[in-house]
Amino acid sequence: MVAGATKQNKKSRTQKRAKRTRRRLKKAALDIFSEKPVDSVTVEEITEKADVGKGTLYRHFADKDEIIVVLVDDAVDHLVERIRDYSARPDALEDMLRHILDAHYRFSVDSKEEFILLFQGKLLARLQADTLEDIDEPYLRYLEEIENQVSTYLSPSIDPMKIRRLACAVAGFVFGFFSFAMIGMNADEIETSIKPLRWVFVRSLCEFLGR
Amino acid sequence: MVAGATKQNKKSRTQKRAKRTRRRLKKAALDIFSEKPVDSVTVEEITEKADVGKGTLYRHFADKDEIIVVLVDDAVDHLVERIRDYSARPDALEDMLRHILDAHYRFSVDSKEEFILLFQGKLLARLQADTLEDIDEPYLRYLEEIENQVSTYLSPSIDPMKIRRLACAVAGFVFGFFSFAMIGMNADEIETSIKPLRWVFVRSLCEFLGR
DNA sequence: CCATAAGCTGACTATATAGTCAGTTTTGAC
DNA sequence: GTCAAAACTGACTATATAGTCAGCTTATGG
Repeated sequence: MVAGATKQNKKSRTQKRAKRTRRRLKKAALDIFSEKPVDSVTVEEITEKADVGKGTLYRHFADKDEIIVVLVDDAVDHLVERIRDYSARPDALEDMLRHILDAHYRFSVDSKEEFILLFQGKLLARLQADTLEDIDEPYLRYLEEIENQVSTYLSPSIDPMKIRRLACAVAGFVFGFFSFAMIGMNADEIETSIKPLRWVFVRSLCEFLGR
Repeated sequence: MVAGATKQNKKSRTQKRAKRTRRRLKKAALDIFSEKPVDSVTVEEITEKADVGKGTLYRHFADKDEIIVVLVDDAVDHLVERIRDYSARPDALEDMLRHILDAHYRFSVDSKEEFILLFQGKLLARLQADTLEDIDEPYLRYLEEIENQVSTYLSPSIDPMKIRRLACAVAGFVFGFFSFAMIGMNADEIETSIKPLRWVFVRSLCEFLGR
């Protein structure tokens, strides 16, 4: 028992080492991907920033594309966690929509790199679906999360397409607004802009749903 | 006079030849840029599709980056033309906003390649501003066009930042919604989705402006 | 302590590709 | 028709970089 436990612990130390290396690679890749287009990033840039050998990257990932997919998947997980992160379930649909938009905003501030990568990844999902397997899936999962959160307030007989439209509108509004705001405003202006727009957007979404 | 006119005409034929070549290069580049990320496109892919020699591309453009900037500039020109394209100026702000959103939608359908390139270019404006000179400028021009069209309905004393927010919201909504819709809906679903959402979005924008 | 396994490394090779430029073709002037 | 100018060409070179793998370092088991 003791020997077995020791064996497990010791094996775990080797596994921990590998996991640490993998995390360093992912962190380095994410940092660089949020600063330049993913296609112009070289494997060497990633391994140099992670301070590991080039062969190490290929030990953990098939290639650069796999890192991208893995990081997009992680980022969607984190965003979905934010969307789900409410201690008490909001009573009204308006409150839930406001919470969802707030979650996005906080995510864009706290996890700026992932936010930008999600934006890049979604473009790649359109342009490179043939070479980036499964890049769509995290985004569909994300849209479904918004749908699931919203559905609980609606009649079970509501048209699923209408909910899909709403999810695309929410996601599109957040990512779309930020992408233009980044060009035409500074950070303070973006922050003070999002709240008034969010409020009227939430109201119009509720109206769209016929409430 | 006749000799001069003939000289001008003959010179014009050489210029026309060069212009045709330049147009072929731009068309080929646009087609490819709407199918794959611009950074993964090679000069050779462009010149092969244009059916011209590699040296010819360098005779017309400094490099691939210049083609991108030129095409983004052109696309913004075309979109701005669409926004301005009303025989009679809409009477109410709501009508103008609906017209602007409609112009975007028609642009996305009729000039799908330019629409996608604008989307890519805006991401590059964030990530590659250091290597892509002047990539911001067309997007600022585009935001200003929306602002100018809308300003005519508003009090001259209105906060310019409020109009900037509105422009970012309009631009962001259109590009953002489409980018997600492309993943989560088919073309028919997108088309039937845009109109109800447009209506509520217009209403929310008017509310945002305090009308 | 030793043998084996696992994680890691970076020099190296093969391939990709940007950009050049000597040469060809087309156009313009006389 | 000839010569010069302009537009164009694609083989070539220099550089970039993905991916490999023989070898090193660290970890594990007996």
